[in-house]
Amino acid sequence: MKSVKDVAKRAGVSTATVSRVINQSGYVSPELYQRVIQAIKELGYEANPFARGLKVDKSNTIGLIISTIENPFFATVVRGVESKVYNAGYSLILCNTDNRPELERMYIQLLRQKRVDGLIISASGGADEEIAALAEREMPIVLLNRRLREHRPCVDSVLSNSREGTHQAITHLIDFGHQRIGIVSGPKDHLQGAERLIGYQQALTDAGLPIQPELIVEAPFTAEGGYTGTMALLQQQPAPTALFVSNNLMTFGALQAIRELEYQIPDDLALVAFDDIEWAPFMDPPLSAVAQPAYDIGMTAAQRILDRLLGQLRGNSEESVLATTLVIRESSGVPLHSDEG
Amino acid sequence: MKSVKDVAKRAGVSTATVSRVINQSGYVSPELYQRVIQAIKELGYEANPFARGLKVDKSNTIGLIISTIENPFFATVVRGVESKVYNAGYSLILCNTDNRPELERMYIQLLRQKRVDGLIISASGGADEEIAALAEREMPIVLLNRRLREHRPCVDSVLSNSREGTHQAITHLIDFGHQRIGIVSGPKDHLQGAERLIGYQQALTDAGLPIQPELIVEAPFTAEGGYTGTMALLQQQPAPTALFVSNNLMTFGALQAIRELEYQIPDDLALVAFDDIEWAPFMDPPLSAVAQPAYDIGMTAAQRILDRLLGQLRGNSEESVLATTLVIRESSGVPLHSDEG
DNA sequence: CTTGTAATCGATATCGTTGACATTTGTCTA
DNA sequence: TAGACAAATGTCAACGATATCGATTACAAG
Repeated sequence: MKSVKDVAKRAGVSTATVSRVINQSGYVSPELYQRVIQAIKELGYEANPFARGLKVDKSNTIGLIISTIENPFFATVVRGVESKVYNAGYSLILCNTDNRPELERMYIQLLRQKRVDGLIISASGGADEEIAALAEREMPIVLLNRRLREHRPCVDSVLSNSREGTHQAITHLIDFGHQRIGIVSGPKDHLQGAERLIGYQQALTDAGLPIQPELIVEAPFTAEGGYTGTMALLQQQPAPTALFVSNNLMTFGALQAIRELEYQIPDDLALVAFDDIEWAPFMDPPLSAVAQPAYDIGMTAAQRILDRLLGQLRGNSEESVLATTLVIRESSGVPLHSDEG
Repeated sequence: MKSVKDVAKRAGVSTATVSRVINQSGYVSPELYQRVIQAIKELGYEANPFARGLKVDKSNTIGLIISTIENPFFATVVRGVESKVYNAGYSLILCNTDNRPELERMYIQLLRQKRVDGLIISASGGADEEIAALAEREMPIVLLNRRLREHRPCVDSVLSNSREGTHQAITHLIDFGHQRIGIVSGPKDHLQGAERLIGYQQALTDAGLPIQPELIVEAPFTAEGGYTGTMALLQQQPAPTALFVSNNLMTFGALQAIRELEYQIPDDLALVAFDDIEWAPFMDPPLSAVAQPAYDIGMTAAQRILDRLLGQLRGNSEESVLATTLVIRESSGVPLHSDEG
């Protein structure tokens, strides 16, 4: 491997000059500049990131901790982050927690040791002390679809507007004549779970409909959660005529339950899900869904980190709230007759 | 930040002893060992990866270059790699090429500069010289679902058995009485594309059926490819009674085309796709598919790298071929009457 | 003709770890 | 008891890049 020394010798200058050329720092005459560039090319020199890191204590790397890459939402977020990050000359270390808080903590530690320059994390909430500790050290952090209980400088959030998205979806169902609308809600101690539930409630209230507690079921954001939640909702009398499911994993379970109970969508039950997926148009029936701007979420999260790193952004916690889109397909059915109850 | 020097001072030993303790190398008495451990704990010391890397020229990092993480197959592969890699004390740098060979080349360069210890890559074939160059430097490389034209030491392959998988799928359709079976094939210069086509042909031959060129359409592994390929197949006279689609992205397009032509699956057309996805059971109708062992592919790829790094494996190119699974749902229909043709 | 300032470049210390080598002490064998 | 050898520890020079500092020159302002 070639080093600055080799380049310096070849170009007939000092290592300092070589460094200046590489980093575009300090003064260097056009002539020497050219000689150095030439030498670098001839030798095929490439800077050693270890030596550089040792000196400047930066890795040009950002860490990304994701709960599950297999969730298409996060897969797209990752792609957004990836694209932005590499374009800015950084690279990306990926960690997958499978929603296990202890793994999350472990990864945070690990990434700190690895000296990542910034951290993007879809946090479970079980590692807030670790996150706070990192923020203390002035490491830029972005939380995906969450915020810290107590705001801290250096810790930003990028969220999609779940409340508004759900509000739209429920309003859509109300417009179609539904009055008994069930919701399989996420955990209410989860920000997005809570927000979606609020959106649901507000939509009902705004339409002058009562909030009926028996139509609200709380469940974890998993297929199992969706299954048991849907089962609970559909087996009551009278059953809801429409159903809102709060995330894509839950939707699996919901569809399973609906199938087992032999409901026909949308004839017996209208369905709208949170999270759109590429396959939704081909499902049975094509699924109406609230789409999160996953790619944008990834991009803006990365941008936040970069802004902090370049000093464009400093100080207090910032929050970006991105709009969702309601995609209406067939599962939400058609307007009901007015005698429907 | 604390350094070995601080630890050494605190424990009353030399830095060399500290290093020996950390790396479990050389001799060190139980007593000093304990003192050092204690000092490390008290100071919260963490080794500096830059300094270490500078000295030993290892990053404890492996690179993963993926064509599209949004493809659920690759998402699962990534998870498999991730899990194995971190368990072995390495971390993972992720790159996403979006199938652009120039990006792929760029990333290979970048990861070399970053001094990754190994590389796993779902290669397009457009960067084989770069890969060969890396192999020359004895960097362990694993190719996903591909192999190099000319084998090289250090470059292993992990593949799923596409030929056999397709053979099973086609045989399944033949067993159900189909004789005119169309295939939307991938590019035949792509290993998996070619293998799947061979599996198709062998299955026909093994069943004593003729290979009819007009039932074979070659297309890129994309939704568009699936769409145009399916269109071409279904618009000929007589149309095939069954269709095999060679990957999951293509299946989108195929379903789109089938819908537009108003074919009913499986009544008018039986369908089997390559690549199973989590959503398949909920599609219209539930999709029969050949499932690749994506997680296993990721795990074994990572294991190959680790074996090479630990010196367990050396020398020539090795190949792991993993079995696929045919998952029969509804889209492949039911056995036809014998007068069907 | 000073003198101040910007431009240009090199020598060198430094970052934190490790490994080669040196040193010391203790133990065991011939 | 000498010598050999193993165990245990320390010294110190790398690894490669960069930033600080100092030195030198050029040039413009006074």
